[in-house]
Amino acid sequence: MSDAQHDRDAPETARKVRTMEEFAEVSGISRPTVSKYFHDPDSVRKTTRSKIESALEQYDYRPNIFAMNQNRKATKTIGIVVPYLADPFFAEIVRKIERLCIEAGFWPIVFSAHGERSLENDALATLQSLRPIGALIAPLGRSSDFESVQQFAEEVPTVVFDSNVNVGAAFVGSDNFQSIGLMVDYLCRTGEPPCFFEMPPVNPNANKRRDAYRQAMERLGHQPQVIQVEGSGWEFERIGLEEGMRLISERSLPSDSILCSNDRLAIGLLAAAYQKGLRVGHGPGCALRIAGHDDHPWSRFTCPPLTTVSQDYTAIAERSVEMLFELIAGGAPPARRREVLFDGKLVLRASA
Amino acid sequence: MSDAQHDRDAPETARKVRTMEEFAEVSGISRPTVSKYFHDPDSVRKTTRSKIESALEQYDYRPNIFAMNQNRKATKTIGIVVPYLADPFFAEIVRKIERLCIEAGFWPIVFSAHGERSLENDALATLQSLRPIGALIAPLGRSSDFESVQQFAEEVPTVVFDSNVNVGAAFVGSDNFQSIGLMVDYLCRTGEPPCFFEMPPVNPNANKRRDAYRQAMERLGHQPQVIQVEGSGWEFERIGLEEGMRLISERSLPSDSILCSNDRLAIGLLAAAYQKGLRVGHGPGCALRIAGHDDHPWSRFTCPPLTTVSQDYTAIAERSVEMLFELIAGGAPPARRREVLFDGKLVLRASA
DNA sequence: TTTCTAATTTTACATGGGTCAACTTTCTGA
DNA sequence: TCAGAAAGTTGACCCATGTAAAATTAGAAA
Repeated sequence: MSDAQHDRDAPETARKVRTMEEFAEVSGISRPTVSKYFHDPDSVRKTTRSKIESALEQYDYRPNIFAMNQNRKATKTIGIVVPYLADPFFAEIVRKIERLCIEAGFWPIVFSAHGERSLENDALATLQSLRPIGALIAPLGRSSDFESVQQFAEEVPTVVFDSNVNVGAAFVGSDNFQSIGLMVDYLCRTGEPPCFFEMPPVNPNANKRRDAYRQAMERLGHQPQVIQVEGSGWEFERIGLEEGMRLISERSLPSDSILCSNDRLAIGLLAAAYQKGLRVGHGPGCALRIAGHDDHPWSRFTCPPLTTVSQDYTAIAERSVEMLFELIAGGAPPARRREVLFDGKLVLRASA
Repeated sequence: MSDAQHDRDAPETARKVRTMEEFAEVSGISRPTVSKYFHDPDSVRKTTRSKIESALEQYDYRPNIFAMNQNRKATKTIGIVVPYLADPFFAEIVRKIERLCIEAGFWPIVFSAHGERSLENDALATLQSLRPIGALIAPLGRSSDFESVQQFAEEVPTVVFDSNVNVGAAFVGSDNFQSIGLMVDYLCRTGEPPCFFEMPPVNPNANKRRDAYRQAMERLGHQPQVIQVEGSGWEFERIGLEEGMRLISERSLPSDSILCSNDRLAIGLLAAAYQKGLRVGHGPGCALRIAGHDDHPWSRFTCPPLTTVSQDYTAIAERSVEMLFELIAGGAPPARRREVLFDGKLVLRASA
């Protein structure tokens, strides 16, 4: 008793608290209750909670993550897998997702496939052995190992975003048909109907965008013209630049309005136009109009600033996380796969 | 015996192997030896190894990560902490570091502070409770909670890169004095001596670069002129654009040659110049020369392409990892803190 | 073969909490 | 003031693997 009293008055701050057992002792609470507290601070009585929290300030104890997860039926881990973290679209969206997970008391952990199938597989395997309570994944798409992704999604509650492979309990992404339609409309109304500039598709979005372009052009009574340049990998800007230089030199662009499959390709093409001395924009004296898709973080800093159609990053991140939480809370996956598509918004800047 | 024989001939592939115990049984090896195998496949006899590996093919068992780390003195985890993962410099360097760690049989795990002190602290705390065998961290710098970083580095073998706060067993980064000197030399030799464009420094690099600029200018007998614009956060391009627009409007740039503290600021400034109708470059008819620092992945796609000085991403990544491995192997940290600085190389493009 | 050594097996205990059941204490509200 | 409910305590067992010591065995050299 007097010992306890003494401890409260002059805590031995030097003493290191390593285990929950020890921490329970110094805070005067039993270990199971302390365990309960760390699982959910609201599940214990207020007085108990404050006792624990004041002890926490003095001893800065943190439960051992491995021991915690070892035996829990559901961990607090949420896996996030993206195809390419150096792409600012994914960097941004991951940032938002991470924050939302942390706020909800989960522990997000990020993996990037770095554009490679084998690394995507590794990431999924590693993640799976972490026994996450759920996962948010943006698959590589075309180069994904479909079986691996499928198998993963069967084991862990999964929301797929960005790239819609038919896997997992839900998908959240952009409505490419709407957004491309919007842009094609705009470009046709304000100048020459656009051609479509793309590289070999890396994922379903790329395919959908091309199809959406064709469809929109036909709807408006124009002849679609798709230019598919060569190139692979994730260095889209380089492909846009190099192939753009070639096309301009050869004068083989079928229209002076060019709709690019994505902003990064457009950024490369803008650079090509600049280097070839072609003025880009919608004003008089401009030789080319260039538009993109995504509203990448950089696209407002290009020369000229890029006209594009925005993907709603925030909405995609929030809705994805929301659906994952529903999935986690609901227990069983919903009867049929849900798909949420967000509309894009036209972002008019100087390039088209 | 006959049972074992039977198993070898017709393995029950359907049967799920969940624990090492079960796996040891089906592979005909004792559990401790299997454990040893997973710790280091070369530590067991060749015949044993092949037995395990053939069993592995049939049952695809993976040891439970949590249980593995729970009891190991040294985990295989290597923590990577960066200030801002949406910055392509860090995205790239993380990519390289991750790969090197994986190849060496470690398990890299990435955290981003997203530019915020509290998140950096969280990341360090979380990482620490993962008991990593080592860590590679690029601190926020000015907004880092120095004590947290210090305390972290005392507990886990740490190599600091990019931003040199005086913590950890080693530092790997760029020699800002060399690289800025190089650029100032070049700019002075080929045109008007540059002014220096910066924002309030976020880390030691920013300070060193300004000082290096001053020193280089004085060495060459010119008057240094530093323009520090306002702005905070990590949206460097926006700051460069907005403040650039203002400076150009006010005609308050003291020189037509501008050396920016980093490429991202330069990219914003380039956009400002473009929007103000100022031609940037070193040729005739150009009103402004703009140079950056870092050779960011985007800087070759700006209009005009950005003259800059490269940081050797590969060298920094490799050397950091190498030093961490030495640190891990060596046991005790070296007597005195080691610092490795790489030289920058001039990257001449069209902007200056 | 014999012998020696390195590898493996056995056995047993450690790790740091999760979780459960049976009680006991504290709080609430009438 | 007192009953019932809510929360906390105790004690015990579980999880999946690490690790160490002692006993055994396989492989290689002599």
